[in-house]
Amino acid sequence: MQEKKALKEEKLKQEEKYMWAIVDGVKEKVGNFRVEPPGLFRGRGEHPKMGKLKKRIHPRDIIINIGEDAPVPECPIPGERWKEIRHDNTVTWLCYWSDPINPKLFKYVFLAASSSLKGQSDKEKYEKARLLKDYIENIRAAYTKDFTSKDITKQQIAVATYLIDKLALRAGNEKDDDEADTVGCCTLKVENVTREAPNKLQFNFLGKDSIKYENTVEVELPVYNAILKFQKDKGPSDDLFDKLDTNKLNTHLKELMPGLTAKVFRTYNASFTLDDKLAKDTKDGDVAEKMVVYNHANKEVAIICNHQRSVSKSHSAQMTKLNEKIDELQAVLKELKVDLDRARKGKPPTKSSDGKSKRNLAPEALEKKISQTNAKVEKMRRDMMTKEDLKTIALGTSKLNYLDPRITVAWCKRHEVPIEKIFNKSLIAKFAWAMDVDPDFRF
DNA sequence: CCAGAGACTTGGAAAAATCTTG
DNA sequence: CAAGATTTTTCCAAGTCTCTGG
Repeated sequence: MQEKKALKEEKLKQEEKYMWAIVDGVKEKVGNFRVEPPGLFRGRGEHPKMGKLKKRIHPRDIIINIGEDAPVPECPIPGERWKEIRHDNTVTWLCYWSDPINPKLFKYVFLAASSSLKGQSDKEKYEKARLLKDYIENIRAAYTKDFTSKDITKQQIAVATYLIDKLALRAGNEKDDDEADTVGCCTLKVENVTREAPNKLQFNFLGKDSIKYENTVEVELPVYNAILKFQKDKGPSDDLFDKLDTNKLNTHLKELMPGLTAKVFRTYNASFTLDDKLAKDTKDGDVAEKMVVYNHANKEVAIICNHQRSVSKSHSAQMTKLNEKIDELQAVLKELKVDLDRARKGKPPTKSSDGKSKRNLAPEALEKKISQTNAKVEKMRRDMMTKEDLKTIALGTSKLNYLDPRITVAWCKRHEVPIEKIFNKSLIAKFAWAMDVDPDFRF
């Protein structure tokens, strides 16, 4: 126990010198500063490079970015040296090296999420999403008009934008053959969308991280007809939007709003939904009740964004266990009721199942016990429902990446919910820039 | 335009830390 | 206080999007 703690402190001390960077005179936390150890590459889904050997990274692979007059960090491996030292103040990375699996890609060391640099860009991201509020009406009107455009490129842009707006789909960049075969909006294949007359579309594809997206939605008739047209005379594996790629789409979006790209819709959709749900569903009540409302809104966002997780290995065992516990409590309840009846008649309580005799309790005391046990059973039932309900839904991703923290902070202030109930320590650090928001803030 | 290089955000799984409970 | 459950952190893969040079 003691040794463990000492060991941990020793490790921390060793790493301390790698944990901070001075940026414009301010000491900022560094993100992950370790190179990845050699091993076998584990891609996700059907990755062509699965199991490939990932070779060791050496100092000679690493390019360092540091201030002109700052001392260059000492190379930790004797006899070796860094690949290159750069002084580029137009980028935020502290160093990078080539990805050993795909040399066209790079691995970077950046500042931590809690740094002011990341915080500032996070805030800008949400401000951009908020700006979309002012444009969304026109954007929707514009693409609705183009659902029937005779210019097929325009028509495809309109339908794609609609799907990104309505379903929070990702943009869908082109992928190489040496990557897992997944799609986003612009890369949807004919086979990923099935029409269900008269006006439903059934989506079925593998998205980012090869997570399955399955959703059937009712759409406007012109959209349905446009999809019909885009699918006509094509094979199942042909591109649905053959006149489109993310570049064309984003170029078009930028004409509608400065800085607008496809991913902004996801942020907008997520944050707008949270703000809206919280405003509509928050009632008077204690902190626990308000947290139920928050988590419910959070869940809705996670479903919109299709943030999934695999069911934990022990899930069904845990459910069984909880059920057994409830059964036990039910038995206890039954016995308490019998004893209550007897107590009211002045009789002594029954013997407990193991044969021991119980204390002689007043009816009032038994009543209290019964209501306590009832409450316990109710709580367990609720916990079980929530657990089952959330077994495949990941709430964390949206909290970390899509929900404007100012919505949460302001809501907490308005409803006297301590922020620590919603954000853990690292989220509070990451969202430091949002903590002093006005309680009246709305997304 | 267009492809490729580059830089940054987003993502789920697994490991580690912490909390709960019998 | 240990086992189990839950939460947090770490890990690193996989996206998005910009920029640049031809």
